Amino acid sequence: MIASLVGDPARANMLTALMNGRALTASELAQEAGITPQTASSHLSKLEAGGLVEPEKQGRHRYYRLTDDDVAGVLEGLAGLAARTGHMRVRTGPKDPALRRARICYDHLAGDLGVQMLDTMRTRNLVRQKKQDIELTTEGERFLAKHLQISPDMLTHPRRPVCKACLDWSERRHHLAGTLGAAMMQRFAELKWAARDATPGSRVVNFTRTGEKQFAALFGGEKD
Amino acid sequence: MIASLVGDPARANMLTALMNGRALTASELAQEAGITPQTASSHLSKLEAGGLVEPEKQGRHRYYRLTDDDVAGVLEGLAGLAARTGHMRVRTGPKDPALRRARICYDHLAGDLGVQMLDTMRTRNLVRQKKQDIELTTEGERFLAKHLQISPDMLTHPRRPVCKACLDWSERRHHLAGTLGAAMMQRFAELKWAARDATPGSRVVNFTRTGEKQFAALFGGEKD
DNA sequence: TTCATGCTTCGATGGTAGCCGAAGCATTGC
DNA sequence: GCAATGCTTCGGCTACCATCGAAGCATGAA
Repeated sequence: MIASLVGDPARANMLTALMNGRALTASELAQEAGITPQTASSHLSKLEAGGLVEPEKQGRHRYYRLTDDDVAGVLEGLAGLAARTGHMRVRTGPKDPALRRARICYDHLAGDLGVQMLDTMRTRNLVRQKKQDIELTTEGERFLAKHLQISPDMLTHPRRPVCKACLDWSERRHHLAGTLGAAMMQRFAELKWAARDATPGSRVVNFTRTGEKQFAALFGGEKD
Repeated sequence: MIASLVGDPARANMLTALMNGRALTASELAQEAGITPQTASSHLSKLEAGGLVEPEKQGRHRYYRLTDDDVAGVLEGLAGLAARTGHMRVRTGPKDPALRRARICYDHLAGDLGVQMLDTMRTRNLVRQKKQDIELTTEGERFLAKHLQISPDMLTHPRRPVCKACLDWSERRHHLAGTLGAAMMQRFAELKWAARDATPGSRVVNFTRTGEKQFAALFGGEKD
């Protein structure tokens, strides 16, 4: 069972340390989890067998990273559930401030800016949210076409919903997933408003100066 | 840690059994997980403390359901990860089809048709439901008098409520109980729309051809 | 070659948590 | 009233698994 892998405190600490997308050596992960290298080795081989992490040999070192964004997404979901029941473990979220601000969750925008975006879209009636279900309003369609050149027919997919609420790891509130969430993130990249961090495997999303300005103009709150 | 809750095989089996959105009793979940009721009780209290499931008391039974869609979503994600590394599990299917369709619950109609009836009554504003409490609207009173010759004064009882939501055994959704539920079932029998199965001890309710038609005319959905 | 570093495997230990039998409440039915 | 059913609590037993020390492989540097 996958969940039992994540359930162990030592392994959970390791996985949390890997949540920023960077690869860490076995020793570093051991220290991160507060255990000896031989114990860490045992854990890491189990995580690898479960498909949660992938090793990369480099000289005498073995670097481990999360397998892909799906794994990160599930971990994020678990952290979200843990957070809302106050059942969380030591770490309350990413300590990296850049990661808290904006990051990739599967293929859409998460973090402070992701939550803020959905908030604004909701208050401006671009979407209507009922629990986990979100639907795009006609006002929202007009908005997307006008400002982001996104039309509804670009968003249809046989198995995936257009809009979906996704629990945010660091903010503990919902951000926007689904084909729309993915399309908007892609558009931000195309417009050179933002780009995934160059560091291999990093989930950080860096906004450019002008990108941040444009984003704030569309989705910024009253503050700032 | 939330993940460790899901990680235990017995608890994972329980949660998987709840994934269809229906509620199950503690004993049923015990059987589903292949453990004794006292062990299941321990597991369920932990799941409840972790905010993964919510109980609903009904008579001697305790029905458990997943807290909300966020929980189900995370479980889906975990199952997805498990599936791609080949750690799948199996699902269970329904049993007696006749019993699922229509049966007696105490003295009122249960099963697929019972749930359907309450659904329709709710959407047509014949009743208003708030959680477990149901109240008859004036529209509902008119409807009952016109189509089933049931008047409100037939329904008063010192200890029993007129309307009550009763969790359905097979559908795991609410059907209508209380003196109204009983009166309607009785009326169906008097009109020869339906009758309890002749088999001694059987709880199956058989609808006649015309009875099914009349019932569908009053409470049928769009389909059929 | 020889040594040092990084990681893994082996073996033994101990704490934790799942498990069940028996008894205790609560609700319903007679 | 009493019995039956459903669920919980309590106490003890057992099995599993995380943990670490020590030894075994690798790789890289001298």
